[in-house]
Formats: sequence, C-alpha cells, structure tokens
Amino acid sequence: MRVLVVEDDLSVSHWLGSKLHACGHNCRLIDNGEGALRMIRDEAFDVVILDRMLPRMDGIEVLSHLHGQPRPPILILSANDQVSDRVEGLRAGADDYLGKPFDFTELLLRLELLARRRQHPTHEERQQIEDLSIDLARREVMRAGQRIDLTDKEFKLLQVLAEHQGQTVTRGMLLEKVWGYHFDPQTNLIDVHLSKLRNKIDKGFARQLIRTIRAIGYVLG
Amino acid sequence: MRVLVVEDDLSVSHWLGSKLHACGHNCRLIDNGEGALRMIRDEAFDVVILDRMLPRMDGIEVLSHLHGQPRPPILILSANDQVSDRVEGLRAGADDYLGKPFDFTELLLRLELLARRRQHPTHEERQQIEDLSIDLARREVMRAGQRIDLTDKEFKLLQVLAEHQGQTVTRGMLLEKVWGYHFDPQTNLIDVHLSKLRNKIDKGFARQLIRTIRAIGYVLG
DNA sequence: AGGAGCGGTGACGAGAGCCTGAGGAATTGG
DNA sequence: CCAATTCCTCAGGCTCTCGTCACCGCTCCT
Repeated sequence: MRVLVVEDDLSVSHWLGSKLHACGHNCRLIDNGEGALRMIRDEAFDVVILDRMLPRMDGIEVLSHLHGQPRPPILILSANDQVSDRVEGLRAGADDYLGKPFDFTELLLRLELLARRRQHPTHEERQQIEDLSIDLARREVMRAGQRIDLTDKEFKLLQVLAEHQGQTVTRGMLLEKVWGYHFDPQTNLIDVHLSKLRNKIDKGFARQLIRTIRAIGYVLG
Repeated sequence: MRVLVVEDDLSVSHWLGSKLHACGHNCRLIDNGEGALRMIRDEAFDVVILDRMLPRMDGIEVLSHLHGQPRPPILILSANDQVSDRVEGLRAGADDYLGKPFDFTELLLRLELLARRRQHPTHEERQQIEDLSIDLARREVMRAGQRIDLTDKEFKLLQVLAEHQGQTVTRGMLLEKVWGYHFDPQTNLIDVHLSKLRNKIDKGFARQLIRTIRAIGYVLG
C-alpha cells in the first residue's frame, strides 16, 4: 500500500513512516500542505494521512483544494480530538478521522478499510478514459467501440493505471499491485507485459494513451 | 435512508430514532442481538447502528454471526471509547466505529458515507437474460422458448451466475455459494459442472451466454 | 561523438488453466 | 434389489499465458 503522510512534526511522521514500512507499506513523507497537494496531484497513492494542524495551509484547507477532484481516500489526524473538529474534518470531505493520541493498530485497520473501499468502487464499476472504456465487472475493455481481449496480467496492469489516471504509476507500484512483489525481480517483466498491453490498446491509434515516464513508470491518459 | 438501530438503552434509541426521522430517514429500532440478526436477514437496510454492549448477545457477537453474509454496512457504537474496543470492533468486521458520547451530526455524516458504498442485490422470482429465463420458484429454465432440464448443481451454478449477471463470478464464490466450501477442493469440480451446464444452456446457440474469464471465473450475459 | 543505461519487442519453452469423456460412488425411485 | 440419475474424480489433451532472454533502438550524460 502506498501511503502519503502529511505531518509537520517530524518525530511523528518518521515514527509513522517506519511503522508503516515495517508492515510492508510504502511511505512518502511531506511536512506542508502545498507540497502535499502537489504530490497528490502528481503521484499515485492508495491513501493519505493528513495532519489537521500544519503551518500556513492546514489540513482542512488542503481538503478544500482537493474538493471535487479525483484523489485517494484521506484520513485526518488531529491533535485535539474534539467532536466539533471531527465534524469539520468529515464535512470538509475527509474519508475518516482519528484523534491523537491514537493506537497504531487502529490506524492501520482504518487505512486498510479506506484503501479497500477505493479499490471496489461499487458505484463506478465502469471507467472511461477518452475513447477507452473499462468494465471492471465483466473484465471487458473497449476502445473506440471495439472489444479488446486482454490477458489477466494485461488487464490488471491497465486497471492499476486507470485507477490513477493522469498520474504517474511507478514501476514499484505496478509490481506490487499486479504481481504482489515487494521487490525488484531484476528482469524486464513489466516492460514485456506493458508492451503487449500497448499493442492491444494503442496500436493503430493516433492518440497514444499509455505514456512512458523514463526511470519512473507509466501514465495513462 | 433505511436505518436499523440496535440499542438496548431505550432513551438513546428513541432519541436516535427521532433525530434520524427528523432528518428524513426511516428507522427501525431493536433492543437485542438475536432480533437484530433476524431483521438484518429479513429486511433491507441501508445501514445499521449497532451498540457494542447488549444483553446476552453483544455487538461483536452479532457481527461474527453475520460474517461472510451479505449485509448492510454496520457502524459500531460503544460506551467505552477505548482504543482496544475500536480495534476489536473494526477487526470483527464493522465498517465504522463511533464512541459515546458522540455528536449527532458526526454520526449522520458517517452513516451517509457508509450508505453510499452499499450494494443493492436484487431478489426476483423470475429472471430474464436475453432469451434465457430462470424461474426461481419452479426451478425451471428455458432458452428460446425451449425447456431445459438442469440437475441441482447445474441449477445452483446458473442461479449464482444469474444473480450477478454481467459481473465476473469468481471460482471461490461459486465454491462457496454452490458447494458451501470455503476452501479449494483441488479438483476440477467446477469445470466439470460448468461444462455440463454449458452443454445444456449454450450448445447450438450462436450467442454464448456463459463466458470464461481465465484464472478468475465466469460471467453470464 | 561515444558509451552507458534504460526501454521495447519478437521468439520460445514451461506449465497453468480449462474442457471433456469415462467411470465409479452415492443417492433416489420404483 | 435393480435401474436411473446425479455427483465427483481422474486422465488426456489442448490452448494460451507468463516469464525469460537476446537484441535492438533511443535518450541522456560526459
């Protein structure tokens, strides 16, 4: 699970980072709201832990900037666990709320719940990226009205890319989501399968939907 | 929104009921776990508010009885807002957790969040998938006006597939729903029965209703 | 310009995954 | 008790996927 930790207290964020890492999750840390917004826009995360109190731009303000945009689920972390705070956080669009001091196990459970919720968007089991449509339920992909048969790996690859449409998906993330690896297999596994996916998705079309981000990963759309 | 309130303290449940009603929601109240299980089984709710402490069968026990079954999202309400309690509640399969005393507005927001991710399974007496019709009550299947005799397993297979028409039904799901297994029998049980079902349903028709999703399962329609 | 490193692609062998016919065990009905 | 039906197991065979490798081209850096 790829987690973004937005927290200005470095002792807290480092503690979180190491604990999450120990549980097999991949962490990025940032200590201010502006940077967090940029990272959420540019990179793909499964879930964001957002501190309520931040210098200059606080958590609520960060949320308001993200309003209406596609974004990962966000859990608000707050020092003052007042009822009014919780309400404010949830109203501002947070997906969950946790007051400090908190139990790490509970945080982890909540993060997993949030991430899972995003993975099974029961409402939009159909996704549209320009003239490409993906039907999660039927595992069916169409481009320009034409049905495209994908293998399991190809479909999973596309699914991960589509989940984070417009954002760079790192190779590490693909390995984790598609293959379940937490390490680099030292082969060109991804390249090969992505090449095949491209052949089926982009070949013969002027508009190339899959773009390579050299040394980082790939973007869809 | 249809809400079930499971709470033995009548002053609390009535207060909740009136508040929810005032917000335009439809409420049912029940003061014990056994009754709650029955109501969840028999009626359709958008969300359940479940008190942690109940006479005889407590909230956690209610949750464990519901494990694996289709059920509405459940929010646990607990008097003692201890970290260990929260963890236990979430672990037991609750979808959310709130400690007393709580703010009604926060409760409402959480309920709405939960309700938004519910799914709506349809329970029909008779189902039609293109030229295939299934009569649950009479256990009768017809295709293109022709009656088709199915064995018990074949019928159950078709029934599960039809229940999720247009969605991929995994092998695990079939094992669970048709055979009641929660494990892989390490044989090609499913393949064999599905093959027979296909022979009766799809043989001789141009339009194949059952499609194999390799390494995943099958889709009907 | 030249080299190093990264990414793309075609070929290929191993084996996973699926289908089907055959036959034995279990169950049901007469 | 026999016959019919249903269920499950097994083996054989087929298709297709997956991961690896070799080789090539491109890009970036010095």
